[in-house]
Order: sequence, then structure tokens, then C-alpha cells
Amino acid sequence: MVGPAVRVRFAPSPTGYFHVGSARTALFNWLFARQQEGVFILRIEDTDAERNREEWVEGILSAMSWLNMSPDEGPYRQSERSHLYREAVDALWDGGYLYACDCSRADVEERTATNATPGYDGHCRERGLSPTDGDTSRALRFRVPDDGVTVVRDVIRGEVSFPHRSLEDFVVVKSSGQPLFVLANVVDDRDMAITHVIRGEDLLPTTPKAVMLWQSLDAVGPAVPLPTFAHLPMLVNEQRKKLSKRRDPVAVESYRDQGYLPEAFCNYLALLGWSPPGDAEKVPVQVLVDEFRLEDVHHAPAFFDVRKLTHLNGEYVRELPVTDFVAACRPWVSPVPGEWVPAIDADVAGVAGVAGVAGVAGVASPERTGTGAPPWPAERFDEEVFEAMAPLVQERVSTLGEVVGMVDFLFLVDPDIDDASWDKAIARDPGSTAVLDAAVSVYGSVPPDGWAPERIRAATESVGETTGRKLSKAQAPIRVAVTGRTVGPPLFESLALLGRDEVVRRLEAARRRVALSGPP
RNA sequence: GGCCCCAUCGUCUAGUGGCCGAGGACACCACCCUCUCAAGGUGGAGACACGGGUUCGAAUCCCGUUGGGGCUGCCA
Repeated sequence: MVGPAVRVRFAPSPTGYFHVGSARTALFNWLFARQQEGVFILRIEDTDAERNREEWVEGILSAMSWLNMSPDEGPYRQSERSHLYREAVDALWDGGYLYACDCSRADVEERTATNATPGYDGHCRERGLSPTDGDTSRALRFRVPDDGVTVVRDVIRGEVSFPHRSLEDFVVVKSSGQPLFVLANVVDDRDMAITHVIRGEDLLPTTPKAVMLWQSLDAVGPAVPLPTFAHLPMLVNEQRKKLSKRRDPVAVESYRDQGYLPEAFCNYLALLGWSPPGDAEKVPVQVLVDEFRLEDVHHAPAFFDVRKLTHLNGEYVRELPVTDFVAACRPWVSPVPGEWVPAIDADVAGVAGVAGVAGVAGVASPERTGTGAPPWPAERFDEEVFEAMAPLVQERVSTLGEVVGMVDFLFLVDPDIDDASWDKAIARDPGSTAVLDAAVSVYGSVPPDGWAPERIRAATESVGETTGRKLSKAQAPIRVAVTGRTVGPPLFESLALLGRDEVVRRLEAARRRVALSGPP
């Protein structure tokens, strides 16, 4: 391979959580770096003082680590590199590329209100203001040439031209003395010898500014090759708007909490804006690395479809060896103190609606807000029982979070009976009491050491015979009485694991409840 | 408003001038399997935004229209 080693950077600004759009950008950078045997750099863009909470950086790091995309270099923090920006600004100032401006936003708006083209009007261009006014500094603007165009060469979009007339003299340093994003971005990309800038399409309009800054810096100091640009299509919601943190479920952490697997999540993300050769969409990460082509990235925005992600995740879940599945479920069913626990909280970036989509009605995870603790007392969790049930659950869930609602009846003292299920299978089924009675009697006559799935099936069939029902109809009231829901893992295995006496106890409890609430 | 980007089934996409009477996946519908629910299997419905060109031939190239989006901050 000839040419300079590939160096790419993922440069998020900390916001308190990891945005799925950021994750997609990071992934594409990471895939490209791995494929080119290049370097993947993490740079925290925290030039804005409001955005430099250390725990937010840790959040980014842990989310990236979960997705197996840890950086090769960094995190670098722009807040710790201000001397570099200062040097660049001084050079630019000395070269005559900048000028000081003391206009307030209100001033500019007042002057340009009636203009055809809003934006800064160049008011201070020729005023020759000093960069400081007494002991306060002034904002510094970049002098955009009046004529000509700046062409951005983009691997994905080709050449994009920006007439200088449409570009205002943009601010490069705030009046506080702090550098702005465009400046810091360019200075860092030069300093870090970035070869490819892969980022969201929303940054395309600022790219000509970056190019002009880059070329100006080349003129006042050592020249650095301009990186190749690649602007990825936006990720949008159903309204085709850029994903927003207010309304859309954008926090990667919340997907982890719900039990999506990192491999599945990355696989899905890779499908947004790009597709692997062939018909297969479920492709291992190594294939992603081998086949990914920046120039093949799609141009149009993509809708982040949780349903498709959920389906893909289900495929990954089912493919897990059972022991791995059991281990992966631990944080949800039997959290280990000190280790990571899912935070199930409806407020996490508005994911409340997602569980309903992902889960099956009646099986969707129960109300667990603000805590990742399972709904049963820790001491009632039985490792062996869970392991025995695991294969049956594994093929019925799409996310690990759904597991809780599938096995809770095994560990709860008296599982709540879902109202709709009770009505459907028992209250509004006139023959259900006969089934319950027969089940109590027939199950009670099964010797405890013969209490196994096949024997239970035979017993249930005989319940059906005495009550004139097919097996599928006979099992319904029993299932609801014992597990609390009309749907769940196979019944006979469930009853076997629960034990004969406990099953009979719950059947009798249900029978009493019917008697209490009067004849159906 | 200005600048810029974009446009194939509801969604994600394949398609780079003839292999396309447009392929796959999710979702949807039906059937099969079945102790519930899933999973799995089979089948079905479903798209080249519109109008002009170029060409023997266009989903693919060009222009326009329409529609959508992004940016337009001393945020990033």
C-alpha cells in the first residue's frame, strides 16, 4: 500500500449520552481505519465550555467500548489544546486573514434585517479594529474573498462548489478568546495528520470554511495535505427529520439497556447508508471491514428503523450458544453487584415507546422504571432453573430485556396475573373452572418423581378429554393461572420446572379467585 | 429568503445504458408447522416522484419541475 498511512478521527462533542448518529459515524470511520490498516482517533470537541464534563467523555468511551470500537489514539480533548489554536490564530492574524469585530448579534440583525441575504455584512472588515479593546478581547472573523468559489471534493458526493458570495465572514474566535469549532477542527486535523474526514452531511455547509482556513494556514506556515472528505447521509426519523434527542430514541446506552447485542447493533448501523455485496444483510464485522467502500455509501438520508434492528438482534440472539446466552442475560436476571446493570428508565432519551414495538403484547417487559433490578427477590433466582428454561426463551426473544417477562413466573412468589389474560382465558371462558378443577385433580395424582414435561403433557391431554377440549384450549386457563399470561415459553416445561405442588397451589389460588369474583 | 445536499416497494437497500416484465431484507397478509407465543417454511401484495431531452435502447446520462432534508450561532 502506497501513500501516507490512513488516519481518521471521530470527533463528537459531549452531550451526556451517545447518539446513534454518532455511533454510525464512528462505525464508518472505524471500518475504514481497520480496512486500510490505519489509525482510528477519538477527539473530544469540547471547545464550548458548557460541554466538557468528564463523565460525558467516559460515557462516550464506554459506549464505544461496548460497540468494540475503542480508539487507537485519544481521547484528545480540544479544551486541553488551546495553545495550538492560539498559535494558528496569531499566524492567521499576522497574515491578514482575520479581522476584529465588535458587532453584537443585535447590531448585525438590525443592519441586515432588510437585506436579501441575511448574515454578517462585513461591517468591521475595514475598520482596522485591534483584537483587544482595553483588557477585553474582540471576536475575530475570517475574511472570505469576495469572488471565486471553493470546491469541496467529497468521495461520496463528488465536487461541491460554494460561491464565496454566499459565505459570510465567519467568526473564528469568540470575544471570550475561545476558538470556535471550525478553527479548532481544522487546526487539529492538521496537527493530527488526518487523511480522511468522515462525518455527517450536516457538516457539509461548513466544509468550504474549513478548506479556506486550511489553505490560509498552508500559506502562513508549513503546508499540510488537505484530507479527503466523505459526508455521510443523515439518520432521520419517521418524519424524515434529523434524529432529535427530544423526540427520538437516540441514546445508544438505552439500546444496550434494552438488551441489544453490540454485534447486532453495529451490523444494523452499517446497513444505514451502505450495504454489503450480495443478498445477506446479517454479516459478521470482519466482512464489514473487508467489504466496506466509502465511495459506495448511499446519498440519501436513512430512517433508523427499530423494528428491523430488533429483528436482526433476534437473529444474533438465537445464534448464541446457550451458555453464552445465559451469561449475556445475567445483568437482567441476576445482576452481579459491582458489575454493569441495565438502567430501565422510560425517560432515557424517549425510548418508552420502543419496548412496545419490540416486545410481544403481554410479554413486553413489565413496569421497571428507574432501576435495572429484576422484579423478583434476588434470593429466589435459581440458576439451574433459568439455565433449563434458557433454550426455550432464547428462541422467543429479540432482545435480552424481554427475557425477564418470560421467566418471571418462575421466580416471583405470586406472579401478577395480567388482566387481559385473566379475562380472556378464565373470566370470559365459562368452561375454564372445570379445566382448573380437573387440572388440580389430575396433576395432583401425578407422582412427584414423575413430574416431567411428557407426563404433564399426557396429564393435560386427559384434562382436555374430561372437559371436552383440545389441548390448545385446555392449556390456556392453566397457563394463565400459573404464569399470569396467555403467552410464554412452552407450558409443560414451565410447569415441570416450577414443581407439581407449586403448580397445584397456583391453580387452586386461581380457582378461589374465580369463586370470589362470582360466576362468569 | 439564501446556499447546499437528496429522490427505486411503507422502511433499509441492490441496480453504474441492454442480464430489470426491477432483486433482497424489515414490516404487512395468507397458508404450513404447532400445547400458547415465537422461530422456521411456502406463497402474496407492494417502488424506479413528474416532465422534457440524449440514445437503437434509460431506474441508470443531461436539463427542468415538484417534493424532502441540511446549513444559515461569538453551538458542534
